Amino acid sequence: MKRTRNTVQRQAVLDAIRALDGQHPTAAEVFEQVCNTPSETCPRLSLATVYRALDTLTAQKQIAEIRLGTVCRYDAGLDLHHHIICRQCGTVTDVCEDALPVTLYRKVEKCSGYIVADEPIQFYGLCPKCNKL
Amino acid sequence: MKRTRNTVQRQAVLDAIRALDGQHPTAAEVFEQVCNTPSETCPRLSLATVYRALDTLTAQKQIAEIRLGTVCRYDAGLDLHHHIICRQCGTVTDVCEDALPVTLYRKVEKCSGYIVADEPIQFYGLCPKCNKL
DNA sequence: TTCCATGCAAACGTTTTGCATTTCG
DNA sequence: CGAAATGCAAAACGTTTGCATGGAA
Repeated sequence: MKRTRNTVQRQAVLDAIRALDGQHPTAAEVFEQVCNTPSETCPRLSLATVYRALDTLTAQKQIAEIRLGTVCRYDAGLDLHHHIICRQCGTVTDVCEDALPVTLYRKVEKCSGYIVADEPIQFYGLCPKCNKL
Repeated sequence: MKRTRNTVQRQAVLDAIRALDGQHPTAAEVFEQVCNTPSETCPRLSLATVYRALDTLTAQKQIAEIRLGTVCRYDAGLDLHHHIICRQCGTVTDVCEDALPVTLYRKVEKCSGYIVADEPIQFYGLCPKCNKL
């Protein structure tokens, strides 16, 4: 693990993700959140810095990355849980983990040849809001 | 459903996806496949046309779209099955459906409030090839 | 003093769009 | 003929990178 330095920018990014807990923000949303906090700690923050901070924090396991193909969202929750993504609006919602049989991973590993350990599962569906439209 | 016309380009795209069955090609890979077929039916095919053909075929349910965030891959198989995606190389592999308890969808629907009917599940893991590296 | 981190701008890969032209029905 | 589809180029989008500068340890 490479040694890192503490910076106001990275701390602000971490704070922002925690402030947005449960919302699984994108990099752009984290950027917005930092810029809109009253205490202007990062007057000149750049999006590139946000991306780099997110990478570092993920590598340090201080946050979790939710990969949606090439697009990423981020999660302040570090316990293993799963996600369901709305096909329509892209919202990511946590799935309570007790809904999933423990043996499922082993079954999937056996029939795919992949190693699935500790990787969150992604469900797709229609969120309540989009379902009403 | 909007009425569509038959064109050599769209047919070539459909043929290409079927030829690549099991490989879950991207739009670019479909494009390559069409351009490299011996029978040069589409001398001047453009990527934009491939994207439009893929959209149309998906709307007609002649193929299935595998959404990976903003990136898409396409599937000639129309039966309900799930996918596992390699964290490392992005390869998409089918998961045999009998590995998944039927009640799982109902459980996930209940605890998330989403409608999950007929939506493929995405697992993430390490594929056998990347696991050996 | 070192070298990691930053800001900026430019580059990147994938997908979408505008528009004139072609072609199916 | 009219509507849909095409090819091309440019734009859009999220993300990454090169580089000179700044700042933590």
